[in-house]
Amino acid sequence: MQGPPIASTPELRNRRTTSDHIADALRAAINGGQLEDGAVLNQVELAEHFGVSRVPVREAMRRLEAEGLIDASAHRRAVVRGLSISRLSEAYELRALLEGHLAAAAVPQLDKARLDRLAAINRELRETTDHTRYLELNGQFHTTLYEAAERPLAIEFVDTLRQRAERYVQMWSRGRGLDRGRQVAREHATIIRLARQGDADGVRRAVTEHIEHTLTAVLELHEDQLPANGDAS
Amino acid sequence: MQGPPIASTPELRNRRTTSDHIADALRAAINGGQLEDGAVLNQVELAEHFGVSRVPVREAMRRLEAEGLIDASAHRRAVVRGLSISRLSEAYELRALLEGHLAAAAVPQLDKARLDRLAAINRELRETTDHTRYLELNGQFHTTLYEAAERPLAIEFVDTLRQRAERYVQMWSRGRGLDRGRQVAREHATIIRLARQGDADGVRRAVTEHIEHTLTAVLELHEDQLPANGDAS
DNA sequence: AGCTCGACGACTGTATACAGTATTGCCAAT
DNA sequence: ATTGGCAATACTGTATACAGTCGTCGAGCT
Repeated sequence: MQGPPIASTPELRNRRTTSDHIADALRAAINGGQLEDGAVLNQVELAEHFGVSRVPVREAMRRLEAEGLIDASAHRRAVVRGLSISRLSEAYELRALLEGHLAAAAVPQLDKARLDRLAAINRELRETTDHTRYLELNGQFHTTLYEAAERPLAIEFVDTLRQRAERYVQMWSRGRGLDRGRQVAREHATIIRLARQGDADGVRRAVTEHIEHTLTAVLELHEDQLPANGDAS
Repeated sequence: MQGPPIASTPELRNRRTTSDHIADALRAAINGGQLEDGAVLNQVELAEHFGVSRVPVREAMRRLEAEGLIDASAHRRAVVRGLSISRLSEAYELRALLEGHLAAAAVPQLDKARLDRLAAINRELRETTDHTRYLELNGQFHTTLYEAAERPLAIEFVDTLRQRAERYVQMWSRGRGLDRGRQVAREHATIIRLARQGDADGVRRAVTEHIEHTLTAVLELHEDQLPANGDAS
């Protein structure tokens, strides 16, 4: 009744299906800006573009809908769902809350090995000038920190929130990048230092502030381009 | 270019589709316990049961999957995803965090009318002996409280969490109910009192504790029946 | 007996076909 | 010129048909 001694490899067991690929492609297109806010998703068009039938396209769209990336009401064309300023702010407010919680919960579990890994990631992050690599390292830092907390639900939610806001961050980090990049590395360093001291509450505060700073930076860039409220039909 | 001054009525614009109904029915079945944890969802069977083809069934399942109610990997039968003790606990931990946040944010917006409405709901909740009505009123209380906070994302997340835990609460409240019902009403009353005083941080603490108490009560009932960890394949 | 292997059956994934609804564009009426 | 109505069209929702994958069960072997 026990599982095999060999670690299961879910990658092999989860052979991906067409609709998985399409969902990924659409997510990437939305986050990368190829599909702008309000862009119309035409099922036939997409099906032809991917060279498949409408069925997997529709299933992919259902997921994006559930993830909050698109709006789709019955018999109407689905559109990419943009974030208003107030919603973007709320997303970051929640991230600050949840990621602070996660980080604080992680502190007691952070052994030296993991802390060193965090420091290494942050060193490379400070040096890099490549936009894509920067985003990757930033993601790694937070992921490494949070996974120690062993809170799968919270991590899932944070991922969803990052997902929704990602395109705005991409635009931002493509634009300015470096100065804020240094600042990010400094804040990460503070987090690591407090974590080494075992100061869970200090870490919570530092992470919360870190995220709030990111919001400020992102907002500066988008202020004039985004609608203020979230009630836009 | 501005929207019309007349409030849009999304109910009319969102005529429901078959797959919407099926998604609802499945959710209800899962939460009501007709579909137990680990139950297998057979597409053909469900399609026949609802008298439709497999297509809308599949689309409904994609949503439930995204909502975390079922597990579905490629080419395999989907199963109802149960919550282990640790996941149930985490769900409540997050609810405590998020609902505390929401309640605190709501306090400055709570005018007398709304506070009175909360009090009225709580009065009826204290008196009722009907299990279904109790759940309804309890939901109304929290919804009324949180909607004043104007935080749609947070509310969406809390709803998701409640969704996932609902079946366990149903089992609980069907079982014992009354004594805990009184206790719930008392805690609600405390929240209302603190809100009237404008004590946002007090409200946050009260709500957090309120939710933690609920977890304790639910856990007492399920302790022996649920798996301890969440790694079950 | 226990094990391997292969064929069958059951089920999921995708394509195509059909039905129903919303949107667009045009024309007439004011 | 603007509005209202109506038809053609384009698109979404659902059904049916086909293709591919996985699990199971039994035959044959060790």
